[in-house]
Amino acid sequence: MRTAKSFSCPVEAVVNLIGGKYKTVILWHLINNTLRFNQLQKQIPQATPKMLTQQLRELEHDGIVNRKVYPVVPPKTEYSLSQFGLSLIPVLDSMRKWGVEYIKSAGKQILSEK
Amino acid sequence: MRTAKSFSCPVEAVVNLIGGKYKTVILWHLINNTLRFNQLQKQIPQATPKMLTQQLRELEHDGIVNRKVYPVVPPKTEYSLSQFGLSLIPVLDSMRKWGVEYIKSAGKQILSEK
DNA sequence: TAACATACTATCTAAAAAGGAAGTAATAAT
DNA sequence: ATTATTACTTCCTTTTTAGATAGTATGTTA
Repeated sequence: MRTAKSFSCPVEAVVNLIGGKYKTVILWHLINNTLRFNQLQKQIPQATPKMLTQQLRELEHDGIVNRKVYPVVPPKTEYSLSQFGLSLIPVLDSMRKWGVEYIKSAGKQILSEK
Repeated sequence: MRTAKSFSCPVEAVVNLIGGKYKTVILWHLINNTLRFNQLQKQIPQATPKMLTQQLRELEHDGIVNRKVYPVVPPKTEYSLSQFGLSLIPVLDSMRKWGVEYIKSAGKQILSEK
């Protein structure tokens, strides 16, 4: 797991760890679910396998997700939140709440735009 | 203010709006404070004026911060959170809480690394 | 023997984000 | 006339991030 850089402010730390393009979405899907690579791919089709692998590796490297490889053929790999990853749930949740409201009001706004 | 894209998941919306390198930090400093450009610069010295301006303009464009220009010489510009920006406080706050814990435990970790 | 499944990896290109250094505008004070 | 102040803007370069496409490994099944 990476050691912390010094941040000028605590919120920076979060952006640093989960600010990647697909990271929050990946984490979102892993709350309450252990998923295989191709299940994640189906849930997040806009991410290419390369991107998905890359983001997952970074999350793993940062100790946020667990990656469990089964030595079988065809391959089987399971991703889940680590203990540390679980600690991010409140953050993800407050983001979700805000996002839901935002999407709601953005919808209204589009309707009210003439 | 930008209209919402469609997001595959609500948390994405947040990252989209405040995922920029210095945005959360800027917002953090603007909670409870109206600040002038050079005050922000002093608080966030790692951001060049160009970056600071850019991020502030995006935040303004997204309706998150207010920018008030006084037509005086030398110039005076004040930045503050808008109503919409205020709605992000719970998110910023959960990030802060997590960040504080993270920094704490990262410190411990560094100590325990032999 | 060939095709299939799964989880990637590799390579190359393109686009986006960030960094650095210098410059501008307007007026007031010296 | 020169300098100072403040909030930028411009231009150019470098770095980072992302995308597209194709390929690999390995047993299992048809």
